Amino acid sequence: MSTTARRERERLQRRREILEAARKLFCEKGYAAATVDDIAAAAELSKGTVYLYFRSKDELYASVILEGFEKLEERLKELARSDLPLLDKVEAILRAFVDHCISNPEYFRLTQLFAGGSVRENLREELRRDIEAHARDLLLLGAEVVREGVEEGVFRHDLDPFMAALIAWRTLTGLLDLVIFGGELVRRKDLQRLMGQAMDLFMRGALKREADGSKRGMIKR
Amino acid sequence: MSTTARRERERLQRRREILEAARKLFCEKGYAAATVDDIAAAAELSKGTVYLYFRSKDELYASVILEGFEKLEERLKELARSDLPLLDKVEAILRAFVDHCISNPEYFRLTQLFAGGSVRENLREELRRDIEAHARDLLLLGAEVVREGVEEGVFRHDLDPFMAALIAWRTLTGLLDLVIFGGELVRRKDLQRLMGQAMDLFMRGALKREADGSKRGMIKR
Amino acid sequence: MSTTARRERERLQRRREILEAARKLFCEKGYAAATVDDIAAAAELSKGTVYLYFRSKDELYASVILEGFEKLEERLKELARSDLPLLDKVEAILRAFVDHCISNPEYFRLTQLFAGGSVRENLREELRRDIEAHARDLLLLGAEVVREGVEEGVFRHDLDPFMAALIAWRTLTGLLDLVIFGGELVRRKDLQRLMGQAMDLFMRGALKREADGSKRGMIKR
Amino acid sequence: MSTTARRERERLQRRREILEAARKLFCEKGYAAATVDDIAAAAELSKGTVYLYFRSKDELYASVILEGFEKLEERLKELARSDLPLLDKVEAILRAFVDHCISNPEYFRLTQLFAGGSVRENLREELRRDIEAHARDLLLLGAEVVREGVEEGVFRHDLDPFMAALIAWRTLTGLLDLVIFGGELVRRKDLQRLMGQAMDLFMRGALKREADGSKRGMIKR
DNA sequence: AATGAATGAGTATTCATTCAT
DNA sequence: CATGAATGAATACTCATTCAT
Repeated sequence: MSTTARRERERLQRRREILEAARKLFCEKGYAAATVDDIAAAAELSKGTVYLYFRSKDELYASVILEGFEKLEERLKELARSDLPLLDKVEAILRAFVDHCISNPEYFRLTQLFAGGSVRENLREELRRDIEAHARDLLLLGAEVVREGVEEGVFRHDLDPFMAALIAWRTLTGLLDLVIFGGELVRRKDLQRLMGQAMDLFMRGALKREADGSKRGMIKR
Repeated sequence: MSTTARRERERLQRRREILEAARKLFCEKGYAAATVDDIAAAAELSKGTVYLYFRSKDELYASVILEGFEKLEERLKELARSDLPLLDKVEAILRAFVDHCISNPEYFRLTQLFAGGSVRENLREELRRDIEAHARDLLLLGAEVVREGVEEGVFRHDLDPFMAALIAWRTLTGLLDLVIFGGELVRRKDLQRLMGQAMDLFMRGALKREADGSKRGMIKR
Repeated sequence: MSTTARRERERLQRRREILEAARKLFCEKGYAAATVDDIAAAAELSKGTVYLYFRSKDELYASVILEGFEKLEERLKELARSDLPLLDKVEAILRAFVDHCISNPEYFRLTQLFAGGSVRENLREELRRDIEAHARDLLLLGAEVVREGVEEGVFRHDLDPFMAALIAWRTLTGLLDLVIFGGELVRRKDLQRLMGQAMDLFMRGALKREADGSKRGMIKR
Repeated sequence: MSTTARRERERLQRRREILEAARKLFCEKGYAAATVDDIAAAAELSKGTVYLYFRSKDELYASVILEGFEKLEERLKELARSDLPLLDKVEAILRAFVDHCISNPEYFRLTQLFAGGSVRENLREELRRDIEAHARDLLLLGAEVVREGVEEGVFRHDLDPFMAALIAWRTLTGLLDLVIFGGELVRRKDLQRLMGQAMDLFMRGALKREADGSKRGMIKR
């Protein structure tokens, strides 16, 4: 029995090691440039072994992305469930998202590559759906919070919650991408101020007039 | 005399044909998947001829992107120089940008790929700088208009014009990318409304309080 | 256990097969004309496999040459260490060198090509040095024997041993090249007589006058 | 009339310009690496024009070599016809040959490449024969002088004149090649001494005993 | 389960040569 | 005569994937 259990543990451990190596290399060198050989070597395994755990390079790639989503989802769900005042909750979620992207630039990078990428097309239908489902879940979580805000009368009632979530999401990732990897347009040190302005702009644009005055300047930097 | 002129014309024509074929294929299949063979075939030329006009696949790719930038830049510069009332001008510019991306989804796609891409690294220094210079010019154009708005007292004076331009740019491209190529999160038919909401959110967030009332609802759809 | 050993043996065997095929083809068709495809086919392996054993075509080429040097070096070292009378030793070494070149015309040809070749420049520094070191070793071996002869008073004391070795080496290879591959200037059947004359001329030119008389005609044919 | 003459002159001039450019580039970069484009550019002509004067790259190459032979042949014939004392004549010829190679390293290099080369095989039969005929003529010239020496009793009567010429030729070219292009085995500054030793060795080896004493040290350096 | 040797299809790039103008 | 645009065959090298051990 314990043998079986150990086996299983080891198996998961191997899988994790491969994912770890893959994440690192995909980020450093991009999807195409990171070879399965590289990844196997980094995981200190043979190439054949990698194929024992993942059916293809694409699948390995997708799995790395999924892992990132899972971590983020957990964090955001907690905040969404919390009973913070709504505006604070929105702000907390936005901040948490930004923080997650900054602290896990590798996952972030990969997800961006996936979004804009040619990899997506080669992916097994099933996996693609899985990834997209995660993305949708996160968006719905955001949309739900906005809806609360509209219902509470904090946000303008002509705001489409889902669209608002989309807008916030893409604004933030777009900017992060620019700063984290974009090189010369924005300097790294301006990151915090830039993200602050972006969140501020979004919140101000979303707020109902009446609620506005008291909230002005809510998001600093 | 006319011989030389005709030669030159034909030469440009060929170049254009290749660019056209390349643009199409890069978009359809992505950078890596579109082979030089494909492009040559699509342009109804031999592969060698392609290399007569472009030094490498990367260079061809970069040239396609540059062409897109040039078209857009012209359009936006006109609007920026116009004497429309400022808010109308901002709106017009945002709209023109969105329209351009929608009407030239291929250029748009390519530019997005370039931004997040591994191609950039293999590019001749010169070409890369050229492309980045165009991107910067467009941003500065946007920043300049925002600055006007701040000076006229239309936009909040705590708004950093360059950052505001960045935010608008990345918000819009992020959303467009999602809709044009993203598949299933957003339906194509919601595109106009989504872009409208995004622009509206941005403008409202940027406006000074006093100017607000009279402008509410300015951007419809 | 035996598995590892067998693996290693097979690995070496493969390597040898490739080297063999490469040697044959490089000689038959020259460096440029022998394609990696050809070599792989001759070794009854896939092209990829060739690259599993050799990093590049150049490296494969260099390895073939090295193999030739190693065989020759061993043979000549033995003779140099032997306690034959000096003149006999010199003659034996010259003869052994000539014989080696004649029996391994392929290695000989390749080495000549390398010497005069553009391949050398593309070679990994390391390999190039390795080959040049072997060539130098062989020359020093020859020079050492000449030095002995000078010290023993058999050769003229104004003879620079290293230069003498160089002269003998280049004379013989030059002639061999001519006969083995040169076509029509010299007929193959005159080879032995030609080499005899060359060695004779060299020895006579090198001898001290006093030792001369008794040695006249030492090298026949 | 004069038109025709001018035409012809210009034609020859063009031809010469191309040969000049080709010689330079073939030497600098080797046969394969020097492209017809390069050569045309260096001659400030279009590629098509090169093909107007030479049927193929190989033919151009062969023509360059022939030109070198022609220059050398003239010089040596003069010496051979002169009425210098025989040993002086031999020495003068050897020296002239060495000098020619040193002063025209480019022709020399090319001829060596041709001798050991894969180019030879692709060459039009006719051209190859032409080149080989020139080489043979030069050798016969050398052999003739040696024969004179044998007849005069200066050289050993068991010396095969043709073989002796071959030996001298290949010895000298082999060493020159080594020094002029070989890099690290011999330093350039030792060239003169090395060539002196080689010629000395050859002459001493060839001399009849009686003539020897008086001639010892004849070739210095 | 793990290995790592073998595969071979796939691709960018070069260049001698031709030919219409 | 001269041009230079067009060709397309040729080739080195890569890498995801398979499979016998």
